[in-house]
Amino acid sequence: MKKTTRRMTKQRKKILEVLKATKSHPTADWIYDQVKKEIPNISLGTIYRNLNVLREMGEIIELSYGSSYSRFDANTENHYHFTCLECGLVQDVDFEVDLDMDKKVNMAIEGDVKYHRCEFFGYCKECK
Amino acid sequence: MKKTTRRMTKQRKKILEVLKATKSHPTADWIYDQVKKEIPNISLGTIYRNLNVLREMGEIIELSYGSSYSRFDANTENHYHFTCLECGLVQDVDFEVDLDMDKKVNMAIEGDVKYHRCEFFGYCKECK
DNA sequence: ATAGATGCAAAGGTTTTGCATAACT
DNA sequence: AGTTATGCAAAACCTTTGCATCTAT
Repeated sequence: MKKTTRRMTKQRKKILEVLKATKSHPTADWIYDQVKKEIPNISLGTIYRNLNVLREMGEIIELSYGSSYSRFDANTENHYHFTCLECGLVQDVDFEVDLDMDKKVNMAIEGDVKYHRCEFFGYCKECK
Repeated sequence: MKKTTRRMTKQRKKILEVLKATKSHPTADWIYDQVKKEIPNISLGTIYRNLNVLREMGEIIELSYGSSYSRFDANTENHYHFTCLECGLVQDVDFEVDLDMDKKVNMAIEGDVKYHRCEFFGYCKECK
């Protein structure tokens, strides 16, 4: 078991800085553009590598389903899902959708909330 | 304004059939493999085209964030997001995370729920 | 008959990776 | 010195698209 020590390079530092300074939940590409203003020759690969490292370090979170491709569902009723962090199994949660939350969020953002999705993560019956 | 009439081809029919017969929330690729058993020369492109059509028809839903690339957030505290269906803006929802839901889901799936994510969708203040 | 769908293959867009070089500690 | 990170470019991966042909209505 080898322990890897993380270095806080100027690239990594700047990426984290940019991310901490915004509330816009940016994409890797947007971060790339921002960081390039100060480190013009940084490469996109470095951005991605660092975003992954920072996530592993627990400094940032990634907003996406674990998997990189879409999943489809013929059950169009709004319902919640549970995804196993170990085996990747996705299962329906037999659980009433809380429509009240939409109203609350509506008030908070002053917009027009249509629906919401909830995804639960953890370990399934078999994997835990 | 031209109205397009959808045809129920054997490919489209089979894809929907496969999707309705499973609870596994499959990927396009998995569906491709299944359908190929009965329509061996079907192409992946047809799978994707039909999944998009079926979604537009409201027959199925797609489980993913609208955008195809990941977004990152330096706020690692669990919190909810609201995404505008019109302009794509993603904003934090200032709203308490309901930890009780984790417990309820825990009982339902008999697993070990670690956390959950909620995403609200609708139209933002500016776009509504 | 004709608009809509398919198969094939090529292209697109996002993310990862191999390799030689550079930079921390 | 030795390990970790970078830049560049190529590759990988998932999804979309152009085009000629076919098919459902």
